[in-house]
Amino acid sequence: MTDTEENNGLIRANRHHSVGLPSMTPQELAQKIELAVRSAILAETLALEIADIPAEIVVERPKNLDHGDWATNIALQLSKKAGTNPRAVAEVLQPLLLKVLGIDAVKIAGPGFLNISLSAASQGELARDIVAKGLAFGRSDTLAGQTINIEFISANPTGPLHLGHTRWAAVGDAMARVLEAAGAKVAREFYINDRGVQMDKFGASVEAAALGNPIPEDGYHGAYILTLAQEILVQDPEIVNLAGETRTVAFREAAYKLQLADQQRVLSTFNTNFDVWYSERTLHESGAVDRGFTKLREQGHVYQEGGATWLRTTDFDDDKDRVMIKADGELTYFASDTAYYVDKRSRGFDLCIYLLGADHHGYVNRLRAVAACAGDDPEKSIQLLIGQLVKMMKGGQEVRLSKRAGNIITLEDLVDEVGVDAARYSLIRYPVDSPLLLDLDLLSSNTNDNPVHYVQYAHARIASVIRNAAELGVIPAQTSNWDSAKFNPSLLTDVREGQLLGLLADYPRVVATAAELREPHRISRYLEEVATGYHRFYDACRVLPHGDDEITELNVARLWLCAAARQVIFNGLDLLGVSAPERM
RNA sequence: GCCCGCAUAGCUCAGGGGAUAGAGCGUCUGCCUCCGGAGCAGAAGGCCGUAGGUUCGAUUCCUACUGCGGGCACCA
Repeated sequence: MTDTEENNGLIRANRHHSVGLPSMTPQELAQKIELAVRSAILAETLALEIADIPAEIVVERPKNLDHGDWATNIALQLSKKAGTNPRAVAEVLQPLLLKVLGIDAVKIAGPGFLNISLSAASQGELARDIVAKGLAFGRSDTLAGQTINIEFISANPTGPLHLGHTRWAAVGDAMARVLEAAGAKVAREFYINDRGVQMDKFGASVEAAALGNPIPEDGYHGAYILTLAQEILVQDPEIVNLAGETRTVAFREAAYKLQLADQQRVLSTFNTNFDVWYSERTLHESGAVDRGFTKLREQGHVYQEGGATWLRTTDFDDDKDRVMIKADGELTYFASDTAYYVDKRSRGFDLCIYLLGADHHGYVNRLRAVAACAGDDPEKSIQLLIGQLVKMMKGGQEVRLSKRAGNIITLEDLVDEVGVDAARYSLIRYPVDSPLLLDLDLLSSNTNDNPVHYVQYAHARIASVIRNAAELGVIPAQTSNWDSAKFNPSLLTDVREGQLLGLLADYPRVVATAAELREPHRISRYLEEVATGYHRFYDACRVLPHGDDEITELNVARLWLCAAARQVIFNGLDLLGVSAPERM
């Protein structure tokens, strides 16, 4: 505390140095604030009803260091209903909050913010909690009871996965992990478009390549087609002796199997694993399409016109009705989409999330309409997220060509350039609704302009400190063997220590918010802040004893803080599917 | 034409109605006899696209406009 703060009228309670204070997370602080408001209302020092208290009391990390550990705008929210100005409300709450054990100081600032500083002991207790909870720290039950299907990538099995797929591979998988961390039950699903004319063109292309014929104009021309053809010939040399249509189908099916297996292999190396691979063919073969039609007919939104069967999606905000069965009797792709949605719901999912590329934004209204036509509330049962394009830059030029696939860039091209961790991290780091330009020169560099290295480096640096501590005999190597009784959190009084603890305390809220908003990029941005917070702490606060110096309680307390920071970085990177190396 | 998204520092981008709008890069200045310098501290750099509206308060929400990207099917 500085003299300036004293002069500004800061009121400060007695310091609490004793060990054993309750920890004070922002959630707990919010509860204390609510209690203070309640008691003020009961004491009639605030002219309000209990019902006027907001459902959620906002407790935030102030941007400015001078504003204490936590800030709340509760006085600004209540002042109107209380018929007074915000500062007056704050003045009522200030002394009540000061009585709370663990709150060290409460300052009224600006238009009526309450800036709260915690005692070192109470704030430092958090390190003990984090170490004890381990991997569970940050997990919550905010989405408990929800069963969510998240469908992403869903590429045709007619070629390698490209950059757009790759964005979803990283973001979709991270989103699934984040939703699980918030307590939801999640299935990751990949819809295989293994039906229709694209498959036939694919088969014909591979067949032509195998026979040494020119590939059809409207076929697939990537180098991988020839590779597939050669593999098939090795597997089954007799295939060329088949005749006509039979041979084309045989090539198509063999190529399909190989290409799908390749997609699965590539995704697995990319740390993205699906619970369900759902084939469009099985959708038709299992009768799911008929069941879907039946469901929609029951709801009364199906009609015949011009020899075709239509779904009246205009009943629910679509631009035009959509054909399900064409006049020639063929099913449309849209028919599969409707059946697939109905099928997902019948498999018990409360919510179906679709991650789609920007070129599919026209699907949003019609798929929401499908949900409505099936009798569901689209607001609850379906959510469509649109992701913008990804481009790569190298040497100041856009990368357009791929060795494997001609003029599309593949997932493997990106991984070859920068590795799995950097690829995943950089794809997840940005909100999906803005176009993304990846600079490969930056991502493959080992400098701090490469965010994934910055975060991983912080983790490795902490791991190193703890290794060294174990070697010096300060503390056991495994945190599970640490003696909690020897941790005195009240010693963590440095500004940097308080800052770092405050950041760590925010982690559960960051995860819950990322889950609620379906925005995993918040995790990475947060981790970068934690890394900065750690580096600042490390720079200012010596953790280990020098040379032959005696081991102090402060050394031990700082190691607890290190372990807590390491745990949070580890947990956060885990949600992104990015490794947390012990050494780099 | 209609629909969706975007517009914030020289560049790439964060910012869920709150305080003096942030980070990295780039430019400039400092910090290693000591735990990982892949780090830290500091400086410079902004009518938050334009104009209205809602609000005690708008970069944030709404409307219009301008500019950029994407999309319109009895294709898959």
